[in-house]
Amino acid sequence: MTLKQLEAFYWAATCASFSTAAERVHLTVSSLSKRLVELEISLGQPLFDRSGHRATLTAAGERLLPQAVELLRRAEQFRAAAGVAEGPQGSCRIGSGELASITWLPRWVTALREAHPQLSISITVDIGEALAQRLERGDLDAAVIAGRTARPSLRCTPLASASFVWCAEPQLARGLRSLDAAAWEGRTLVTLPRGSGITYVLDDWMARAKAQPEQTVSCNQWGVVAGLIVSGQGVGILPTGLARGLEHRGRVAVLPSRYKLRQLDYSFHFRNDDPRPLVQVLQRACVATADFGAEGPFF
Amino acid sequence: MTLKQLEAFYWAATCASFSTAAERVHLTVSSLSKRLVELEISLGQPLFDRSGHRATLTAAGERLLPQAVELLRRAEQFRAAAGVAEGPQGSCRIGSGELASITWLPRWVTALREAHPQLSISITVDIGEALAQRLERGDLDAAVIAGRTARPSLRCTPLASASFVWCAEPQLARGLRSLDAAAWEGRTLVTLPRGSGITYVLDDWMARAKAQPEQTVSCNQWGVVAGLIVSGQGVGILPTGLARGLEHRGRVAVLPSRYKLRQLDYSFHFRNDDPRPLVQVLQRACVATADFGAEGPFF
DNA sequence: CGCGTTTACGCCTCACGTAAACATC
DNA sequence: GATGTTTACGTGAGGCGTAAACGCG
Repeated sequence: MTLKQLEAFYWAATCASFSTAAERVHLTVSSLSKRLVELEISLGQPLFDRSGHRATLTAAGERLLPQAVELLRRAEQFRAAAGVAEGPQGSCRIGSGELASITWLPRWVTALREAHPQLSISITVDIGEALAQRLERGDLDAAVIAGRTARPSLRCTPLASASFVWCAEPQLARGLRSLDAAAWEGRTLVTLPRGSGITYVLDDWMARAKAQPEQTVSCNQWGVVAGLIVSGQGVGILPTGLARGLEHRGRVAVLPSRYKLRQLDYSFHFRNDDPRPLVQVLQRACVATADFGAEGPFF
Repeated sequence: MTLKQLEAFYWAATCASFSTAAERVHLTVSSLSKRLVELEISLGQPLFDRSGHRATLTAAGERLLPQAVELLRRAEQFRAAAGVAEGPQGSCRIGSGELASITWLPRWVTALREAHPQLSISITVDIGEALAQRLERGDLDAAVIAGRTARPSLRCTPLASASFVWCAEPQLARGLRSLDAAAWEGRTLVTLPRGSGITYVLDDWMARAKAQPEQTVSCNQWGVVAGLIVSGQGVGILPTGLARGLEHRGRVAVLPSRYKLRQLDYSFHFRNDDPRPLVQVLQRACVATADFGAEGPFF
């Protein structure tokens, strides 16, 4: 039994497939498979059930996984205690919601690269639900997602909050003193698709205002959403910073409402039991740079 | 960093020399040395100071050793949880005080061999102090020693108690109604050398009786002590079982005394932090068979 | 037939032991 | 010189990747 075998066990058990796990441990699928078989032989019993299309954990595997994680965690502690200057090398995969991606994601990446020049970084921008799923599958190492995950296999720590305001093209906003349920009659909502973090904010407002927009246009990019609002397609939510910038240039009007839009709390998400110091590194850089502030997007 | 390297680290750090440690991990000294260097390289700092004649732990090594032990312990727990039927193979070295060696040591060895036929066993019989020292140096895996060790690097669990009686050759005993301080005038004490467990019993009795034998004859074997007593050389302590047997055959007389001889509690001794399941195996067999009972020696 | 996993095989590194060298007491 | 540790070097096993085969959906 070796630590490498246990690492392979952990990733193979928690990733969507052996191929994903193989990437994590920098091995080919073939070698990973063999490494797992070696472990099973040394333990005297199978950890995976290979009868189906994809390998699943046996009862024994299920039972031993948390203990393997504990052991790997100890090993990392030991390495840390030895002061191993582990410049995490290789590649990491981070995910980000779109709003974060157009505000402070560049700062995150900059901090990360400054601290660890060896690290090659691959970024996935998507809506929160998709990112969470990719984290679970093992496709991502960490992600910035709005809200706090309910998935037991993931953990998160709070980062920063984004605030939003209702906006419309100035011409279209002229007839709107304040936004309420009645205002939606004949008007179109411009927003992001379901599953994105803004959904929480929107649902909350709609519930309190007892409103129901007749028509909806959605796009998974804030830039496009802003563009649609600016071009008078409808009324929509924009991040405060972005809205102020557009308002300053006379492109949109910010609409008051007796119902306040909730803040959206972003959190750093990562796998519950990921024993790699890499995760700490990612988190540190992320926490240090996360701030929606009042600023608009960098573009 | 591998588990094997950490094992090597543990043994090299806690044994008297690399050669002793090398035997423990079934390696040549040369290979052990290289394995340790590999670990030091992977940790980025030396664990041993080789400037002197013998390698000693550096400050870093001292600091990391307990953590390495903890890690190894976890690894063993994991193996155990996986139900690895580790028939401990190879050899083990056990130590035993002489009294245990002539009473139930054979039963211990029998139980051990029955449970683990693969195990080759090497036995060292010596006085307690010597055994404790050999345990510390890494020359022994476990030992049965009278009393409880004060050495912090060793641990022990109670086994069984031996009781003793004063004896003398019947002719010589005729003038002795009861043994007290006065009785020692002109008489010789026959006993085991200092450092053996019986020392505690003897010192205790002498202190309470305020006695001081004029002359002492000692030998490190109970059989010889008994022989000396039988041949009228002096008065001495014998294990109850042995004494009753000799009394039954009219070879000695048991001497009463108003001061009771203390029992001698034997304990199973082993290295504090030895992570090997072997130790548990040895202990189980030992506890199951340890019993001075009323029986005499097997010979 | 696609996807996920294992087997076959050649390659090369790594870890071992023997033997000699080195260092300390 | 005895003891303890490291270096040099030849050898063999183990772990890797490529490529092909297998098996389930």
